[in-house]
Amino acid sequence: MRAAPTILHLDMDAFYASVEQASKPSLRGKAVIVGGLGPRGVVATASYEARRYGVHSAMPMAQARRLCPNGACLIPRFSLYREVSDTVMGLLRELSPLVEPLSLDEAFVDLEAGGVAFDAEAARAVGERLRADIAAATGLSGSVGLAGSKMLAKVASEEAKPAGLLLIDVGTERAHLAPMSVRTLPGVGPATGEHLRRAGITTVGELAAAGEDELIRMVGRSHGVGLYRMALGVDERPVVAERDAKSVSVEDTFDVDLHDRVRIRNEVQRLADRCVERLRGSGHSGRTIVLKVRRYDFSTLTRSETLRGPTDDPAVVREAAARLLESVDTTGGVRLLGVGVTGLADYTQEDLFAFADAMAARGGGAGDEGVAVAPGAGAGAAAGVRAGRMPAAADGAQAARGADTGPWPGERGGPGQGGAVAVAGSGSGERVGQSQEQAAGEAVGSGPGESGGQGPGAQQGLVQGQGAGAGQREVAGQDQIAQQGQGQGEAAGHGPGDAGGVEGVVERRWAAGSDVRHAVYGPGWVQGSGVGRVTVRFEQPGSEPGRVRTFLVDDPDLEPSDPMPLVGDRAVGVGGSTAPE
DNA sequence: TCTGGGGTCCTGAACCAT
DNA sequence: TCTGATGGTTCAGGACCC
Repeated sequence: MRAAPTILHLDMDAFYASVEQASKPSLRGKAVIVGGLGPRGVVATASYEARRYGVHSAMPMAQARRLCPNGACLIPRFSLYREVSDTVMGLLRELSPLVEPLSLDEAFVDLEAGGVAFDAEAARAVGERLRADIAAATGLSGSVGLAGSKMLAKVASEEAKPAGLLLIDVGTERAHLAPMSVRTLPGVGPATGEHLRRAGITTVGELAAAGEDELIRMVGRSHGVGLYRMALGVDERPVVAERDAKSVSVEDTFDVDLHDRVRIRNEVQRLADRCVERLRGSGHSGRTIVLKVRRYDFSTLTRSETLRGPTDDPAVVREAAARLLESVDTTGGVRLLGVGVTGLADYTQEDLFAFADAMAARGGGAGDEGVAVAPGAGAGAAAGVRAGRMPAAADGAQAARGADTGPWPGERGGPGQGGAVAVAGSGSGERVGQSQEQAAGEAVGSGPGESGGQGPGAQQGLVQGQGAGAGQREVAGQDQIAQQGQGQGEAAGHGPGDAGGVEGVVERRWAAGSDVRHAVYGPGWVQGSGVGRVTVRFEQPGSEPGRVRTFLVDDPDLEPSDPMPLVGDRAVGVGGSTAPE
């Protein structure tokens, strides 16, 4: 525990929903619900307006719609959120080299390490300035917690929500925590909370009073010791700027339970391929293959197999996953399948050495900058190194991801990706990567919904657009999301040879919430679509709420487009109006 | 009309080696 | 040679987080 509250925790307020409100003026002040729109979708984030109706994260979307029938339900646009997140993280890194992102909208910052604050007063000033800078740069609001430890800083930011700042003075931690619910503490979820409640422990104060031995008896050694220390307000964990990934996985929940064993096998193969794609994208190989199956009754089982050595070969992962599937009884139906790889190895290292050697042989300095710039210039060498292990298929994805926003904390992934980018440059398929990443969570489909995108008012149109047609449409969902994120028309792009595909009919589809541009009316976003028509609201960040127009889905003047920056040259005053009240 | 996706960490059982 | 203790690894499942 340090002597001053110089650990800062930033938590953006209702992040996804706030970004949507900032980018869509007509949604400001309205209930916005972001999440999966399929029959089994859940809420990722709800705006504060929607929360007033009882909508919250992890709630089934169907329930959220019942509670808040006028809410605008949108699929997540991760590419945009990531852009905004990068901006925010950039501001944090101006404060300190020790920034520990926890997710797109949350991070710890060690202010002492950055030399910007050594006492409470300075820390508070830094926090206030940060909130203002974030508002100016993104138009969004975030809440700041300041304390002498990570746990307390997080507790503080939670209390400060929305749009506030709370500083917990060093020395007051225990008293501050005592009256709070045990569920406040990280690591105490529904199960542990209930466990403790049955033992008569509901507050942190009671937890501390129970004593370490008692807690160990109740929840096990590791958890018990940790809980007791947290109850006393003791948390010595440092802010860590970089953390290595330990596993990579992909999973899909199906709109309808799968029964057909052949179909299940095909899905596992597809997931294995996607998993390897991600694995390679992160510059890793892995040794243990994990198959996850959630059955019709929601019981979940996993099967794993450890190989002799790490692999990033899709065929190997496919075969292992198929073997694991053989040991699973799927009668009754399967609602979710997942394939993951753990025991990750940093295989980019050998490439790095080989690459450095190649550069040295050419007389190029293999210093930091040389490596970083290498992708183009070093194409030959890099491709040579990689060739054996990286068939072209994955490279497009890697290139896309590399170019996209670089979610892989720069330094380590850099050189490895550089090689991949060089290879990809000669290939095709630049678009795949991002959509695959987004494909998570979209059982959406929102299949050509139903009549009438033209209902009165924004929300209603949205709700209508998505309601219909459960059943047969995981593939459609991916295509929509790919389009939306990338701003390229081609709907047929990458429905990976899949059951129930829509080959042949290339009708353009428009996902609710996605960005478009019309040759005459300019930028806007899709409010709903169905029966061959798409309804677009023409507005952009910083503009007044715009008008709605309806077009044929194949109107040549209408094109998907990239999201507009939230705070651009012309965007003014976005910030003030989007801060959740 | 229940309950996403992508992770991390922990625990306990089984097994094997020393 | 047998037995028990110990420790590492693998595997499965659960809890938790955002």
